[in-house]
Amino acid sequence: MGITKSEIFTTEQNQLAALAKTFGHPARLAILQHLFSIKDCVCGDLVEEIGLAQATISQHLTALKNVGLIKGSVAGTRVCYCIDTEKWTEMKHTMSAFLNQDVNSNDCC
Amino acid sequence: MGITKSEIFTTEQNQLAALAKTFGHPARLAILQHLFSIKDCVCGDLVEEIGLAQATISQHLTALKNVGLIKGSVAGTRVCYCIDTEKWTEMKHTMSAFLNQDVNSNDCC
DNA sequence: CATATTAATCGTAATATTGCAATATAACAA
DNA sequence: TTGTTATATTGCAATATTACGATTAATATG
Repeated sequence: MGITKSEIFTTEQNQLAALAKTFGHPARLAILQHLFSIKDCVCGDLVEEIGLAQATISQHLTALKNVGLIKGSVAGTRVCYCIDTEKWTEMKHTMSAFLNQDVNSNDCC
Repeated sequence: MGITKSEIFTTEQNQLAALAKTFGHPARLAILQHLFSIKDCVCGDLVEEIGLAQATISQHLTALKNVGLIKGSVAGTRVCYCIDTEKWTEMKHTMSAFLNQDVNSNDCC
């Protein structure tokens, strides 16, 4: 079918899945890494940096914006993007909680 | 097109994306959480537990196996699954390295 | 004003994912 | 052997994702 049965899962599961899904594409990882590596925010040169078409980069940026990891501000004809550090920290806690749930390691197989 | 241009990204980016993608579905998160919550390994009752068809659960289990997060062992007619704790720890380090890269927080927009 | 620049959106094609019914496979039980 | 149970695989339909060219909208600049 191609459609996830979200209604049978918890809100937490659906939200975490949506977050992880956003990380599930190398272009979006590359964008985030670039935003971290430079000291300033990025205004426009992501297309040359990553190597995908402008429309494609724009789509990936929208995906990142939708989960709140980045924010953009208009600066003339350009738009500047940077990590939303508050959301990033929040997200890091959510992810860590999931990754560190292995209190009872049950390596039995 | 629907096909990711993996060749323009690094191996690290592609691998991390593949890992994140696996977490990008609530059913797979639910399976992992269930494997953590019980002390023993799961033999079969995942279908009732999650609420998807047997064929669908089997597919999700295969996806989790493919990235190495879980392992299964045959026990008669049944197959028992559990977290591969070694791989899980390894994965946790990879994810953490990515999540904690915010040394220079550049919240400038 | 006209034109250039930048980024978002639209439309579309190719491929991937999700989900399930049906079937296959494998191990056990009688 | 026959039947039962548990899981994997196959085939398919519906939907999602990725990517890009073309267009649009907004702001600069001449």
